[in-house]
Order: sequence, then C-alpha cells, then structure tokens
Amino acid sequence: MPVTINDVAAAAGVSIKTVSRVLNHEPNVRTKTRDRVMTAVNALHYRPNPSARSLATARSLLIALFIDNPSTAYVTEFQLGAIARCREAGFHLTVEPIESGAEKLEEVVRPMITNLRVDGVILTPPVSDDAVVMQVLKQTGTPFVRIAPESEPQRAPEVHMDDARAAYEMTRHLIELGHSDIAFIMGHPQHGAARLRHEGFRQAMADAGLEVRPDRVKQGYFSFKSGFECAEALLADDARPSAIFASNDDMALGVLAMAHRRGLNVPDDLSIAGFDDTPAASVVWPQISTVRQPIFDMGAAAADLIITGAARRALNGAPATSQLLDFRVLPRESTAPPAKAANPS
Amino acid sequence: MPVTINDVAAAAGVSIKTVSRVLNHEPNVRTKTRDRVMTAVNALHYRPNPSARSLATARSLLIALFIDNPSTAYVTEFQLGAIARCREAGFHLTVEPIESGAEKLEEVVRPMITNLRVDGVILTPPVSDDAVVMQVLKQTGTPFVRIAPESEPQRAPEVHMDDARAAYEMTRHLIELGHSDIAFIMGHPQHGAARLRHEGFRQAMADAGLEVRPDRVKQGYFSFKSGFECAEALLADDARPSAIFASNDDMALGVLAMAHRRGLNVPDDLSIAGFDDTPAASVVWPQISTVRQPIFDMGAAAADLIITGAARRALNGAPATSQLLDFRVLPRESTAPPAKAANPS
DNA sequence: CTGAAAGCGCTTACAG
DNA sequence: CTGAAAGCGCTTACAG
Repeated sequence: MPVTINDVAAAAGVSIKTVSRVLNHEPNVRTKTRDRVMTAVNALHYRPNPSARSLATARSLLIALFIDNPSTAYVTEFQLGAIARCREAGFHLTVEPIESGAEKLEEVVRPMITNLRVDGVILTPPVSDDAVVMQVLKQTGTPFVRIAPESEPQRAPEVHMDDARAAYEMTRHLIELGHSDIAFIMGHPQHGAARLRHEGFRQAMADAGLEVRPDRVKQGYFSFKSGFECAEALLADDARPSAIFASNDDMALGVLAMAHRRGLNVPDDLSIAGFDDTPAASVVWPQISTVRQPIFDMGAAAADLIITGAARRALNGAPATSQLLDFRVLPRESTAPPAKAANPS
Repeated sequence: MPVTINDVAAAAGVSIKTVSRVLNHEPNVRTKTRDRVMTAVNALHYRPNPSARSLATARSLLIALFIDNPSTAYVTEFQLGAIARCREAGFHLTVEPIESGAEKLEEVVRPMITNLRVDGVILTPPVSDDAVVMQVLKQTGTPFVRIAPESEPQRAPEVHMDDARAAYEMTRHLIELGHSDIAFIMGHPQHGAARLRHEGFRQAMADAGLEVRPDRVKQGYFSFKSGFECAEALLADDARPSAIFASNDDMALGVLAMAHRRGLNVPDDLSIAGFDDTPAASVVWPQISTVRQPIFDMGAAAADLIITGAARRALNGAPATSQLLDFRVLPRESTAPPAKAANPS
C-alpha cells in the first residue's frame, strides 16, 4: 500500500539508485532525469521511509533533550526553539525527563541512549553538569551539547548567556533609579548561574562606589518560599533596603508576597527586581522587572550544533565551540525611584 | 562495532530467529535456551536496533504530540505523563507544535505525518477539534486520540475530565463558606471547557436556590488581561459581589491584581476562585483556591490508548472509547467566609 | 551520468 | 521447540 522507492523508479523509468541520488541532492544527475524523478515523486506523493533510511545510514535524525528542570516555561520555550531548528533539517526531537544525580541514574540513561540511537543529546541545566550522564554519552559515542554548564567548558560544545553581565545591568537599572541601599538574594548554591548573577551584582555596586552590607545579602534557593523567607529577614524593621534584587523571578514573587503581607507598597516603598521573565512575573500586580533570557534561541542553537555535526567533531577531539547569546533587561512596574521616607540618609 | 543480533546468536549458539523470539517474549522457547540467549544479551550489552525493527515490523514506536497551547504548565505536565507511559512500553514521544486553524495547515501537517510514520498522534486542545488535522490523520491511516474535544466524541478515543462537575463543586465550596452573591467570569467562547464550567456554576447556584444576576456574569477570554478588565467592571462600586469565580487561574490572577489595585483585602473583602492550578496560582499572595486537573494522568491515558491499539481499532471502525478522569478542588487562601460589611443584606 | 548487487539488522511466514 | 530463507526500503561501494 505505501509507495516505495521502487514505485518511483518504475514510474520515472530509472533505477532506484537514481531516485536516491535525486532525493539526497547528490551531484551527477542530468537535469532532465532529475525532473522526471521529481515528477514521479510528486505524482505518487512519495516520502522515503525513515526507518529504512536510518538502517542504511546509521543515522536516526533524532535528537534527545534531557531535562530535569521544574520551570515549565523554560522547558517549553527551549523545546520550541530546538524543534524549530530540527524541523528545518528534517530532524525530530524526543524529550527525556531524567533525575540528575539520582541513585541508579546510569542504569536509566544507558539503555535510553542505546535503545534510541539518537544522533545527539542536548543537556539542559542541571543535567549539563551531570558527570554520570556525560560519561555514558562519551562511552557510547553519542554527541552532545551542554546548555549553560558550570564547569569544564571544553568538554563539549555549549550554549549560554552572560548571566554576570545581565545581573550587572539590572543592578545598574536600580542604581540609575536612585537606589543605593540594594539587597540581593542569591540563588541555589549548586547552580552555576547563581554565582555569576551574584558576581554581576557586586561588580555593579563596586563600580558605582556603593557599599554592599553583609546583612543585605541572603542565601536563597531559587524557590518562591526561599524568596519569601529572605524577604522576611530583609524587611524585618524600618531600616530596610529600598530595593531587593532577587536572582530569579520565583524568589522575586516571594519577596512581593511578603511585601504585600507587610503592607508595603511596591514600588513606592520597595522596588523589586527578578530574573528569568517567567510567565508569573507579568501576571502579578505590579508586574516584576526582570531579565529575559533568549531561551528559544538557545534551544535552536543547541539543535544546530548537533545537526551541523559540531557536537560529533568535538567528541572526536576537535575544540568545543561556545555560543554566547544575548539577554534583555525588562524594566516593568515593580521598580521605581525610592521614596525619600524609606531611605533616610 | 555495535553488537547485532548475529553476535548474540553466535555467542549463544542458536539462530537469530531464536534470539528474536526471546527478545519479543514469544512462546515456544525452552527455558534453557532462553537463559543461554539472555546470558549472551547481557554479556554483550546487546540492544536491538530500533530502525531495523521498525523497518521489519512497520511500527515506529513513536508517538507524536500535537500542541498549540500557550500554557507551558499544561504542556509540560501533559508531556511528562505521556512520556512516563511511553517509557514503560518502549515508546518515545516527539513533540510537534502546530498552529491550529492556520492558513496552510494541511501542507504542514501532511508531510509531518508521512515523514515520521508515527504509530499514533495525541491531539491536545484546541487541536482536538481541528477538522483539517483529523482529516489528514484519517487519510493517512494514522491512529489518534483526542484530549477534551468539544464535539463529535465518537470520532476517536478521547480523554477528558468533567469540567461541569468540577465547576459545580468549586461553586459549592463558595456557597458553603457562606457566599450568596457570587460573580462568574466565563472563558473563551471557542473553548469547549468554558461552556461546561459555566454550566456547572449555574447548576450549583440553581441547586442552592441562589439567583445569578445577569450583571454578575462577564465574558472573559482565559487571559490575565480579560480577568483584570472583568474584575474592574465587577468591582466598580460598593455593591460588589462577595466572591468571584474566574473560570481559569490566569483570569483569577487578573481579578487578584485588580483587587489589590482597588485596595481590597483578599479574602476578607473578596473571595477569589480559579481553575487549573497553574504554578502562578500558588506563588501569589494570597494563594488562589483552584481546581486541579489530572493533566499528567491525561497524558498517560492518551499514550496508553495508542500503545494498546485502541486508537487503531477505532480508526478501523470499532467504537471509540472515552476515558473520564478525576479532578480535585483545592481550597487555599483566597477563599474565606464573606465579611458582613461587604455584603449588606 | 547511471545502474546492478550487496548489505544495514531486524521480523515474518514457512518448514521440519 | 528451532532454523534457513526471504524481505522490509533504503544507501554504500563498485562498475561502466
């Protein structure tokens, strides 16, 4: 019932090899022959069988995306970017949730890779730094790309953005509004981006000649709850900061909730800045000023590194490339000049 | 380099057919033979080549998920459920974003299906009701499952939940708290669930002998903005309702933002209820009372209908099954008994 | 510029 | 209970 390469060859009056040549854009086919083949292909609505092709070429045209990330917005957006690039190249994306750092991770990951025989794997944080996963990939000869890895950048091609620079610019935004007493809530200590954002904040404060009081910096964990609790400490008495920069939006939302509970008016009594541009950041009142990461583009870039073969070459010893993508600071309603009363100086 | 069925057969001293029998759990193999084969399989770390298997069986072990949904939480959660079921059965999921109702949709969808040769497709709303997509699927003989379709339930197996019943119970929750003047914000008129939730609300009010004033029911569109605007109208003067039931969380968040702007205390001055249990609903203050859909389970059930062959049988004329899954009403901080002052009666 | 043969690694009838 | 042969639909050398 389904039409095969033999049907096309018969209809065009050529051998199947010639049909194969035309379909794969190989040289050495006369224009006239090519036209005859394409006419037959279109008339019969022929599509090559992907399994047969994979079997013969040992390529699957499949890319796996390893995820272990609670942010659905991040995951979806990244996926969409990767899929868009895949589609251009005739690839498909299969999503594989895994538990990074889990007990028997190797026993889960190894069959996954050997069963599927994907042409490449994309590792998103925190899988990007999972030693077990990377070891299995190397052993099985599977090309891979890392997104925003924390360490060993040469280990594989990577895609990332400049977290330090972005935090620097968000801090500049607050300083330019007139804030000088700015508190900072750090992210999860295990997460590479957390350190970089913290560094960017400190650099901006130092460059502006502003002091960072130790009690103005709190350890958060990228969760709503941790933001809520850090804000409780920071807003305990009247000598509070005029602005809080939480190093992700979930924590910024926690700060906002605590500010509401304390009866503080945002942004008049307190400015709040976040990072990530999660959907929730723009469905609260006031909307949270934040930093948008190019997540869609990162997904596309990652897929591209596999499709073009850069990931495979890196596996074979070529130097690993690194793609740095742009961010955007998005000032919204939650940041404004400080009220004088709030900051007696 | 990679180990094949021939290597296993040689190592076990049997024919490849016997290896195939063991791996596919076919009967008529002596226990002793089976053991010898499995020993060889494990020693060699053998995994069948999926492309070869697909070519021989004409099955791809691949399920496509068609999505066109702005809610990242919904998409991710659904995916995770579908993937979990796929993994048990050795299937994989490929995600295909499409634009339901787009101009040249058929030209996009047809090659997608014929290129990939998936064993089945899962249609999530609003693709569940896309006539063009379903036509292509029928023509190509591709089994499919519909999630929460609005019309023609017999057309294919479907998975859904009882939206009317859930809205009924959320309304009961408000009534039992003591509310009688309850406003309702409808969802997008094109969306099947919107109508059902509205019906559930009205039924609960009627069963409790409560009146629904026409000016207490507003047309929303499932967006934050529409909730914000409907709330503006509902809260325009002091004769406001004591509770607002928005038929999804994004709109409920809009109501909350407007309540904050108006200086209303939630829940003391106004109770707010939503629907969906989006992540944002629990990272605002106060947390929104809502209804949790079994989205993960719906994903798993949908994959199951394809894996077990129910979708294919339906394509061949068997009656389409329908799976109804359970919901849960989640009372949280945003709903409480009405303050007497707010409801002078 | 074009084609006949062999092979990719499995499974499906068919024998015995 | 087990196996030899053929075939799934392509592509990869190899000829000419």
